[in-house]
Amino acid sequence: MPESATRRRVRSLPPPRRVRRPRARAGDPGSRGRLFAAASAEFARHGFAGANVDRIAAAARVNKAMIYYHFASKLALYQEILGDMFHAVAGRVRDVAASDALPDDKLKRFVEAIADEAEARPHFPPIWFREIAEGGTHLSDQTLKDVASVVQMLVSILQEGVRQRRFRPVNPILVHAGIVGPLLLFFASGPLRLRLQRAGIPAAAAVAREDVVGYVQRVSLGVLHGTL
Amino acid sequence: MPESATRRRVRSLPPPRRVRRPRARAGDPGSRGRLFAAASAEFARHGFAGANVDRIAAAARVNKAMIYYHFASKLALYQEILGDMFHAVAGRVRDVAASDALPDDKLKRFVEAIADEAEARPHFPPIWFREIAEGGTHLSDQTLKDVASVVQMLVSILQEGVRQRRFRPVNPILVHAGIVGPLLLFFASGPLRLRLQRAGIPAAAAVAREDVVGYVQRVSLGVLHGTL
DNA sequence: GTCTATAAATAGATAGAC
DNA sequence: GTCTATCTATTTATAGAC
Repeated sequence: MPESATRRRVRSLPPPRRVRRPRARAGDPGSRGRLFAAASAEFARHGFAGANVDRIAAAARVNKAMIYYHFASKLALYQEILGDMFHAVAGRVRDVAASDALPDDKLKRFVEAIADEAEARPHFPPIWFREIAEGGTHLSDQTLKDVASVVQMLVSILQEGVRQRRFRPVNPILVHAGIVGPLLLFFASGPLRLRLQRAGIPAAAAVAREDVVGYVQRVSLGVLHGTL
Repeated sequence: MPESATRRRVRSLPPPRRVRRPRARAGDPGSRGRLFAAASAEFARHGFAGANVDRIAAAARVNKAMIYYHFASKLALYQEILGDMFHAVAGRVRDVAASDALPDDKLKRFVEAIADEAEARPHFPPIWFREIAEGGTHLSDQTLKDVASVVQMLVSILQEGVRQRRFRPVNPILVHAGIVGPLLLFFASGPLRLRLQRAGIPAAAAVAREDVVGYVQRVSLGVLHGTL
């Protein structure tokens, strides 16, 4: 099993993080950046186990050995991608929660932040879906904290709304599922919806980002306001 | 690449479906049934590419060669599991849509049908998540039709509601995402929510099925009634 | 229907030259 | 930083005896 051998290696060796990387000119991602991008696409399409390092190298137009020059292993590469994603999402969400907007507005922006990140990194939703399916097996401790912080920020937005008597108390996990579930499903299901459209569902692929964002915002605020 | 070799074989050979299988006594699933169950768990946990036929055989307590006695290939086994899942869901949903209940009630039962199936087959949500992430690559034509029919049944329920002036016209894809997204996320995220709970989110794992079903029902009907 | 043994192919990872 | 060549382990799948 190559994966367990990989893990062993990751545990025993500290990651050789270079503080300043060569070739960091703007416009030229360099081999490391190209590998990172190519690997994101590969992991999204095939999952961690199904991803192939040869394909990653080919797509990045670099030699396979470069993967192991820049990253400790296939797993380390994957984990760096996961970490990058959730660090970005957690940062965005933290900013929203820390702003001085009203709870209603914060919730709307929370929804937009998730949608923005999902759109900016098209590989995020499929990868996140798979990671959920796998119980978050590949999440490092730090990344798990970032994931938790996203939920935690939503909790504090809801609490603030309740304190200000603008929100009714609703289980945050439900609100979270009501927001993240539809958003991820929408952004991850593009290719499948296209196939469904061809299979006889007329409007399956004809939904815009704003429709989904608006739907989720209306629905969540409706529940929190007690309109439902 | 073992997968492409597998596909070639599946295309060239017609599936050897036995009309009456030996050992179909109640209570004894037989080697075929045990393999089916073990494979479902394995595919849910590791995905198609990550699934291992040796582990499947071991979990089913049968010899590995039995997999290839009962099924044409790893892919064929996976596709049979996919087909079984969606055939069951499509059947349930079709019954709901064909009943003479009011549109409101049909929608509630639609939500319950999805939740029932997700609960009855715990491996369904993770497998479905992965299949979505992969664009439905492994879905056979027949199974794709079953998937489409689930959406189609929801469309007809919504149309009926509009005709009876009980529902406002809302994009069915949005309603579908608003129902299936949260439900699948909830049922697929059990293990991850447990980890989040340990990582400091108190109530992450403490949500009951009825909470989610009720939440989704309220929210969807709220949108359709125009209360939002 | 079930088992042993093994073929055949692939994948992750590394050594070492440049 | 980059490349060639290769090692090693694993994996799907099958042949063939019982």
